[in-house]
Amino acid sequence: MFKFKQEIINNLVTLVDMTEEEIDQHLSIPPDPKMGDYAFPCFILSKSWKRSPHEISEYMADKIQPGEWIKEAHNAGPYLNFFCNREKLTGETLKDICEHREFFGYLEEGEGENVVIDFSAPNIAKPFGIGHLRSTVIGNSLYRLYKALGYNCIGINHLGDWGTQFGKLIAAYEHWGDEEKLKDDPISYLYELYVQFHKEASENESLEEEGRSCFKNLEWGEEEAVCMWAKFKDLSLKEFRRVYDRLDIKFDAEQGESFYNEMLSPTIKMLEENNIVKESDGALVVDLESYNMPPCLLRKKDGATLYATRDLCAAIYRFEEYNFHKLIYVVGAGQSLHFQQLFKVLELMGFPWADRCVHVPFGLIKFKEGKMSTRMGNLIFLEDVIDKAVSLAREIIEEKNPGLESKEEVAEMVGIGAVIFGDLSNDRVKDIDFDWDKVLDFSGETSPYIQYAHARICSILRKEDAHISPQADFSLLSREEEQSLISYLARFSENIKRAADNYKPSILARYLIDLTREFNYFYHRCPVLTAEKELKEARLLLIDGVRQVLVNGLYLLGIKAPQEM
RNA sequence: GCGCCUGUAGCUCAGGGGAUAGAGCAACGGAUUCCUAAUCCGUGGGCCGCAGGUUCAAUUCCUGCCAGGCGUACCA
Repeated sequence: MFKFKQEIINNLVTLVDMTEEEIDQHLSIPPDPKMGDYAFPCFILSKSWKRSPHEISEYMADKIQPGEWIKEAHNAGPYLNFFCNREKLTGETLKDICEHREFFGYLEEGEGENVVIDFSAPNIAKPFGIGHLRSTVIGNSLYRLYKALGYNCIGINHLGDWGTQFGKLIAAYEHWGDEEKLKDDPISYLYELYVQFHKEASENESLEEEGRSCFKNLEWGEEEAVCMWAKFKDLSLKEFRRVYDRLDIKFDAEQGESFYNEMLSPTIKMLEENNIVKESDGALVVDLESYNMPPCLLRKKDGATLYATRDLCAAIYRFEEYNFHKLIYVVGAGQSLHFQQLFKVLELMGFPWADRCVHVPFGLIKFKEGKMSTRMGNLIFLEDVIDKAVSLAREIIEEKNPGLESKEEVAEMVGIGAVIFGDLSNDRVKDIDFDWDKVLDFSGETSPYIQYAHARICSILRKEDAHISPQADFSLLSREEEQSLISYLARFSENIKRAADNYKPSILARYLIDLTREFNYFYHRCPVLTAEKELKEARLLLIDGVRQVLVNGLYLLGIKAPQEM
C-alpha cells in the first residue's frame, strides 16, 4: 500500500502546488471501499485555483495517468478517488507475507538507533498489583513495536527498591516482625506489615518519623538496615520473575532506584556547578517558577534524596550507556508533572538530548469502591486476575473442545491474552474501571476473538496439509470479501508505525479486531476447502496471510496465538 | 486557587480536519446435514457535555463555561 500511495503522491505533486508531505497528509481513505482506495479532497485547491472542488477533481481525474499501481482515478463530487491495481496489490501483498513470515510488516527506519524503554517498575516488598499491569503490558508492547520498526530496544525495569517506604517497612519489621511468617509467604507478609504500619501511623504520628529515620539509616549504609533491605528485595524479585515469566516479558536491565545511589552526590554537584539549584526551607530545589511549575525537590532538609534526584541520575546514566534516540517512560499520568520537571531540569543542565525523553502516561485503573491503594490494603493482585482468567479459559475449553491436547497451555495463552488485550485495546490515557465481568468476558472485542479466528485458519490449513505455494492465480480473489481482507493485510505496516509513533498499542489492537471481523465475514461466505481447485489455492494463500498477520500483530501486543482452542 | 487529562448509543469504548458518526456488551429476532457457534446475520437505539470562534468543511483544532479524574515541595 505504501508503493501505491507513493505513486499517487508522485502523480499529484506534478499537478498541485504542494509538497509530498502535504499531499500525504491530505490523502484519506474513503468511507466505502467501492469509492476507491485513497481519496484526495479537492476543497483545498478551490481558493487558489478559483474553481469549484468539483471542477478541480474532474479536471484532475483526466490528468492522472494509470501506472504500475494506479489502476484508475475518477472524481466523485469534490473528491478525486484513486483505485489501486487490485491484482498487483493482492499478489505483492501475499508474496510479501510468504517471503517475510514472522517479520512481515516490519520496517527498517530505526536501524542502528537505540530506544530505551522504562516500564513496569513495581515496588519491591509490595505485591504485584493490577495497577502495575498497565505499565507492564504497554511498555512490553512498545518494546516490540519499536523493535518492529528496526530500533534496537533496551527494556529497563526501574524497580522501586529504594525510598522512604523501605524505612517504613524496616520500622514495621522491627516492631512486629516475625521471621517465620516472613519465610512462609514473604510478599504477603511484607504487604501485611506495610498496611499495618499505615494503620498504626494514622494514630501515632511518631511512627512516620521513625520510618523516615530508618530510611536515612539505610541511605547511610547502616549494616542492619541494609541487610534487611537486601533480604526484602531478594524475596520480592523471585515472585516478580514468576509473573514476568507467565506474561512472557523480559528486561534487558533491572537497575532499580538503588542502582543510582553512588551517582547522587556527583549529580547534585553537577547541578550546583550549573548554578541551577538553591536552598529553600532547608531543602535543595531547582526553581522552575519561570516555567510555571512548582520547584523540583532534590534533597530533603534531613539530607535524604528524593526520586527526582534518582531519576536525573538514571536519565544521565542511560544516555551515557546507550546514547539513546529516545528514552520512553511508561508511567502513570499521575506523574506527568514529575516528568515535566525532570525533563526541564535536564534541559537546564544543558543536555541536548533532554528533548528525546518522552513520558508515555496512562490512566488509572479505578474501582467502584474508590481508588486502589497499597496503603489501604485493598489491592487486587495481578496473579489472581490472571488465575481467574486462565481458569475460566480452562472451563470453556472443557465445554467446547474437551478433546484438545495441550489444554493447560492453551488456557494460559487465552486467559492471559484476554487480560493483556483488555488493557491494551483502549486508549491508554483513559482511566479504566476495573470490572471482573469485563476481564472475564471472552466474546466480542477481545483477544480470544482474534485467537479463535487464528485457530480456525490453522485448522483449515491443517486439514489441507498442503504447503502454501505463493504461485496462485491472484485474479481469482476478486470478491468483495477477499479484496477487503487484502486491503487490511496491506495496511498492517502502517498500523504498526502509527501505533509506535503515537505510543499507542491500542491502535494495533483495534486494527486486529477489525481484521478479524473482516475475516469472519469472509469465512462465513467463502468456503475454502470446498472451493474449486484454483480458487482454493488462492484462498488458502489468502487465509494463510491473515493467519500470519494475526500472529504477528498479537505478538506485538505481547499475546500468543494457539493453533487450536 | 492553579496545572494536566477526560466527556460520543442504556453500559464499555472506536473514530488520522473531510463523504451517511461506528463497534462490542446488554435486549430482542434469526443462522449449525456445511472449513471448531469463543462465530455469523438482522432489529432498535445519538442536541458527539454546553456556548462561541477558526475553516470551503469541526465529534476532530482554538477559547470560555459545566461535570468528573489526577496532580499541585520534603512519598513514589
